[in-house]
Amino acid sequence: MASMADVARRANVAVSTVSYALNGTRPVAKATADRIHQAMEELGYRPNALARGLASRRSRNVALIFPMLERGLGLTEMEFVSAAAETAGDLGYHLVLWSTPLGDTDLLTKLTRQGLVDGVVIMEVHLADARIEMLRRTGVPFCMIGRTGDNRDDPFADIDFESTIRDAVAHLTALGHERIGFINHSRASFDAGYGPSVRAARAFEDAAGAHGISRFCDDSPTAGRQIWREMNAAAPGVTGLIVMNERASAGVLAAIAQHGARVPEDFSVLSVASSERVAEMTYPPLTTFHPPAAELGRLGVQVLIDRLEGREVPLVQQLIPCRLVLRDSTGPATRQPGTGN
Amino acid sequence: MASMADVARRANVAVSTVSYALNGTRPVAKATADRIHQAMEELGYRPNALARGLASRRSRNVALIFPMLERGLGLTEMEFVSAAAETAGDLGYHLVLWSTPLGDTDLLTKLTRQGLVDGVVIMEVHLADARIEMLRRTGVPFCMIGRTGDNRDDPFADIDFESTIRDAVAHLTALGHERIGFINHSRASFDAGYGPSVRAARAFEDAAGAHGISRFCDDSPTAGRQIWREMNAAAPGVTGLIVMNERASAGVLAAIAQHGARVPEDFSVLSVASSERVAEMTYPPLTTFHPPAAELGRLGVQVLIDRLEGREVPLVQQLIPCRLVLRDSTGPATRQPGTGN
DNA sequence: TTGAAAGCGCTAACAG
DNA sequence: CTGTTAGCGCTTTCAA
Repeated sequence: MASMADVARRANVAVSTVSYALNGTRPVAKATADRIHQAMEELGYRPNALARGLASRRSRNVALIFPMLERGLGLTEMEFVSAAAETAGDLGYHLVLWSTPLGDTDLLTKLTRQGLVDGVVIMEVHLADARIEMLRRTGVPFCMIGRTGDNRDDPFADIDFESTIRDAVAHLTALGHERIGFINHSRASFDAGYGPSVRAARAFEDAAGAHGISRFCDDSPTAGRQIWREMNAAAPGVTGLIVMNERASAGVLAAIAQHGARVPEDFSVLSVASSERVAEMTYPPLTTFHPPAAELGRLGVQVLIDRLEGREVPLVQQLIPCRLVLRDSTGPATRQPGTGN
Repeated sequence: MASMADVARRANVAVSTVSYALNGTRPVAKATADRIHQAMEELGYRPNALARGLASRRSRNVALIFPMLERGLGLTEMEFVSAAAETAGDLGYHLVLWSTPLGDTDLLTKLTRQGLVDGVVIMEVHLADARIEMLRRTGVPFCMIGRTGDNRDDPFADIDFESTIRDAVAHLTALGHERIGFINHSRASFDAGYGPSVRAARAFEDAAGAHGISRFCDDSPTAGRQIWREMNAAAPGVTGLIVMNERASAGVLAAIAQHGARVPEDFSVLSVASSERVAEMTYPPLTTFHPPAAELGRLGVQVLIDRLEGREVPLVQQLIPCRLVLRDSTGPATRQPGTGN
């Protein structure tokens, strides 16, 4: 593997000149630069990332801290990770994946102290998140996907659950649904302070008020089925459903079918924050507010790297709403004679 | 950040002794080692990954080369990536994600020459894969997920499509289905030499022979719907379907329903290599041969790291079959009076 | 059982 | 505009 010394020798210059030519850290005469670049070309030279990082104290690596969940990762997360990796690459960085248990601050501390990465993008942030406190304390540059409860001056990108839930309620209300049910993630996730669960629950209460009824639900079709039955028994007037639980949504649809009712004629089911590819698998395909997974991934690493490069950037704390895609699971609350729907 | 010199000073030894104590590269007196470890503890010392890598010429990083596909990545890939990251961590390595366009050998060459990683795990290997040739040529240690056509002495882990498809055909045959349809990925993927498409097609031909009818299909519900209609028209006797195309499977189910037929009473649909979480979303939930995604991820990095550590390991070329999970989309070919099915 | 010292390949003063 | 040189924090001979 050709080194900088090889290039310098071949171009008849000092290694430092090669370095300067390579990084543009200092002006280099056109002729010299040309010779250097040619030499690099001929040798197939690529700077050694480790040496460069060691000498400059900047590894140009960033880590993506991504949680080991019992729940498992979904397609949304996959999209997110892809976008993050791609963006890092585009900006000349490498993305390393740190799979850590959610509560394991010690492991995270160990990892960050190794000097392998300049900063981290951290997923699945909870309202009270010990990992964030640790990052603040140790001064590791970071960008959150999600955000803590004590909204301080740290950069984040998150889904705008408030507006999304509001829009979801409005969508169903506009279709004439007067009582609206909300099916959230598990109670455990809510109690653990999982941002989406907590924020969506509050937002639903604000938006639907007395017209709303809300339930927690484990992330599985079976749980979805049970919860719908229970909710339908408790509040038979509910014809519009907002389901923020991808796996449960299939169960909800199944329970409605088993009940002898139809979607969307009798019940409308609106899925929130579930991926396109899952929404199109159900019968009927789910009308959905899609999460901006790729945008979040891109933004997260972009914001982090901006900070690392010391650019004078304003603090980014961005909320992105989910985008509505109409499919076949929502419709008017009561059949309108003559419309055929 | 404490360095090795700090530790050495505090423990009254030479830096080299600290290094030896840390890595066990040379025996160190118990008392000395204790002092050193205590000093490390007190300083919160963590060896600098970059320096270590530079000096030892072993970064202890491995890359996962994962493709940017138009098709998009699925849940199977997500499981795979998770498992790979976790395994790498367990073995004291870091996993770097390289998102590269499938054909871009140049980019890959550049990346591997940076000396950031000791080896790579490479996904989505095609029968004739320029990237593999490049890795062989440049001597970069690697492990494939999938395999090339010219099966040489390179390590790989792959799904055993041959046995899986055979088992799938057998499953339907045992249920009394006499004519069996196979819905593959797109023709383009087959023509491009995408391993799964090609191997499964061959395997189906071998297993089903004249009883089988096979079709390519783009990865979308819409395409699935069309293909089923076309196939049903061309071969009305087909009652058993094998679908190796996750996204198309929803379309197949929808087309059957629209046709006024039922699953599994009239048609059996057996999904191959699709993830659990997608299989449970459809109506009815799909009986599926699940891909061993996590095993492949784990195995891929394990095998690679074994090689990197120079362990005397036999060449690993492992085929893992998909595992059958019965759900509700397959059943006997004709209703048996009295069985209630 | 331990130490001293020469690098690993690069960056960034400092000096001209 | 360019060169010299002292590190970055570690590993690994070589020597004791």
